[in-house]
Amino acid sequence: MKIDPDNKADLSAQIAEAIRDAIVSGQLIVDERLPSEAELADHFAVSRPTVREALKRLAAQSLIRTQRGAFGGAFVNRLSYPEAYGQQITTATLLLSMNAISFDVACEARYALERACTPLATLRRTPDTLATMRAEIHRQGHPGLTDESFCASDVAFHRALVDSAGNPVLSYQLAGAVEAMQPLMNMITFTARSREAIVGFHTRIADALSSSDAEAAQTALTELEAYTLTLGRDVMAARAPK
Amino acid sequence: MKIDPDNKADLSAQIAEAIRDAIVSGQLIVDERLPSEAELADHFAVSRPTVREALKRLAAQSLIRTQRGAFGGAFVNRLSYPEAYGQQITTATLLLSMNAISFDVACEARYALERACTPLATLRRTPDTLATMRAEIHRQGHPGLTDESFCASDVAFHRALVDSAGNPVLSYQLAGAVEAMQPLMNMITFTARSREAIVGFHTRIADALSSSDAEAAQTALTELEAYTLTLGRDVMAARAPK
DNA sequence: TTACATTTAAATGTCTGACAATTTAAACGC
DNA sequence: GCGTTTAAATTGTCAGACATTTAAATGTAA
Repeated sequence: MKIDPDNKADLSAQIAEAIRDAIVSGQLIVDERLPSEAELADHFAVSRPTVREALKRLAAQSLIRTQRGAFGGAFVNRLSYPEAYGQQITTATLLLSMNAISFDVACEARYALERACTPLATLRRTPDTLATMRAEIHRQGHPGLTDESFCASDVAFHRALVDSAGNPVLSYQLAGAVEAMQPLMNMITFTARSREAIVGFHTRIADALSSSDAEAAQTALTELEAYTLTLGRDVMAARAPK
Repeated sequence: MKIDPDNKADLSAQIAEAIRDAIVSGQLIVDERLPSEAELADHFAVSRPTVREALKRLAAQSLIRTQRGAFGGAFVNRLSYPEAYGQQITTATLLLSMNAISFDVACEARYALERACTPLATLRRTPDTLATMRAEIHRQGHPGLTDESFCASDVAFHRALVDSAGNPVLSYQLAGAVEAMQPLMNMITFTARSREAIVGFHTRIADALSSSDAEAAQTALTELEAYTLTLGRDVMAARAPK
């Protein structure tokens, strides 16, 4: 069931992989209890610290959870949407920050994905998601808002747009793309004029969703993308020349 | 720089979080060497096994890599696209398999995301990606292909389609969506007739990309989605009635 | 002087054994 | 029968030791 050849990789990595395979292949099902650390150590013929390192690796990926005490132990964890969101966001954020992704590329990806949602969103938008979008638009019009708060509200607006599509898999996928952009967006200084323009686009998008006009929503999103791109390029241009 | 309050969570989890925060906030930059395990243990006032568990957690997320020997240690890892792909795929696969995502929802998300790529793909498709798509189409026509191989070729075709968009962030995002569908697709039995139909759709998509006809590509994708949906529903209907 | 072999030191990987903390189930007493 | 106590099982943490690996420092010979 779980064996362990004598290759040269870390034992804890090998053991973690063996258990991970057992989980993804369905040999271990959700909420099933793994053998105790002592039993695993015996099974794999290693020491308990080595087993523990393997289990911590799995815990870091939310594949298992541990419980102390009698009849405690490590249990196969049901990967919930919030956990998956979280991993998705941290991975996407690191990928962008560590690989010198240009503003243009990130922006293009984000809006392409959002446009993928709009046809569904026009069909399925609920009063709830529309209200969220309207509320964020209203907040964005407040003059005293810091740039960072404006950005956060922008993210909230776009997440509501994505959630409007009513498809949890899409929401999960796009959470990373939208949130990972935030550090890049935070570098932008939003003038009163640019804020006004963005609020205008947001209003058009919300109106289009209200009236189930998919084409208008697409157009507004595309124009917002172009506008965001000019804002970003201005920032990059101002930072680059040294 | 990294402190540690006296709350009740696992020490190794707290330490891992402290180091992770230092990485994402930029205090620790790519390829920078972390203090040795002994130094970290001293700094956080814990034992070395506890530090090691924390480091293994970070290693499981590809945030650090370790190197043995003198002048070895733990280094901040540049999260590469392949690593990010891998995490994305395992997370998406688990999310789908553990949360009873219906075939319909997964299928809808996948094709919505692929449609997001087509406008860009018609602009940027290269001879290389087109050749890959044609090659996979040709393979799919081979009669001796097992269902599983047919599925794998299907995934390869769609990955080539996504890669045609020439946006690494999009490719990364969609890798999970496309690959995670594979276990669901593997449950489908592809008859000669359904294979012929799918090859027809694929050919239309490749042709549309060749001639830079975005609208035709979108239409073909939408029809392929509808067709895949009927195939999937037949399988589900055949499995459900007990 | 240069090239190669050897030594050495620093670091991670692993083991052993122990104790602390926590939690549940069973035993006990009323 | 019910509340309390005890016991057992399990994870969390620690200390110290040894093995292994790696690269720099050192020594040696051509």
